Amino acid sequence: MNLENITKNIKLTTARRAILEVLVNSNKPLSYEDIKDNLAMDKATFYRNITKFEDENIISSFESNDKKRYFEIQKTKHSHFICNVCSKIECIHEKLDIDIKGYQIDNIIIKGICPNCL
Amino acid sequence: MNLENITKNIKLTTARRAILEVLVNSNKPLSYEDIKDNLAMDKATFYRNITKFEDENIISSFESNDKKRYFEIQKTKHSHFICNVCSKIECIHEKLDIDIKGYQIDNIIIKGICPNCL
DNA sequence: AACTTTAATGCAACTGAATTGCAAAACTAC
DNA sequence: GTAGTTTTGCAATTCAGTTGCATTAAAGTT
Repeated sequence: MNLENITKNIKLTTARRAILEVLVNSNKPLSYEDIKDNLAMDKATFYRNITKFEDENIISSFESNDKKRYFEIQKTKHSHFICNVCSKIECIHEKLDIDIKGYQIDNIIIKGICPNCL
Repeated sequence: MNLENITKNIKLTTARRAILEVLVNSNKPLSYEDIKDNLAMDKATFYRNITKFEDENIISSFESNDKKRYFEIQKTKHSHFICNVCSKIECIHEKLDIDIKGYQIDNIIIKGICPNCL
């Protein structure tokens, strides 16, 4: 995945490149807490850039059970599973057959109990 | 819906009855902000009782786009739709055919754009 | 190159939903 | 009753995320 291609409308600064590289190389959504040690920037810079990325539809995010926002670059469309016991977040790549008349569906978050905790 | 029946394991105090009555009479999930004007109790009491209710599986909750938790009494199993534009939360009563091997599914939250905002 | 304009960053202070400590009040048991 | 437990209210705290503001860096102009 080429960062220049996905940041056509915004400047690819050092800070932005650093955030995107971490997200591109992750196979699951990450919170600020998860990646702050790998980033040299201030959290204000982080969150301001995250907002930019979301405005540009470069990344997507959702809130998990722990009240933190999790960010990811959607390489392929998929859903998310959040375990109510261990709070682990997993990407679900199985195609889910959901269609609700008149609604545009962007993200499906499924909460429940994962195999490990069952 | 009889409140005494759903609070078998805990005392049904005045505060708890007040919270449950509001939730029972609502057809959609509510946040503390939504109902605080209808409740005489302190917010600490509200949240502590909400925690109790969740421990007892009397109510369920999830976080919405506005970072607030929304609470409801699940009378019938259903899913939720959160509009990414207007942030409105709707209950989806259509049966969704989702089954992921090895996972127990408790709640499905669909994010996207509602008919009004499309 | 120097100069102006605009965007991005760092630091500190702030916000607001939710939580916690603690003492007072309300139940329960004996 | 009164001893013990649970619930409540108030105030203070927590913590992810945001905002104000001054500084720095980049882009555009002559």
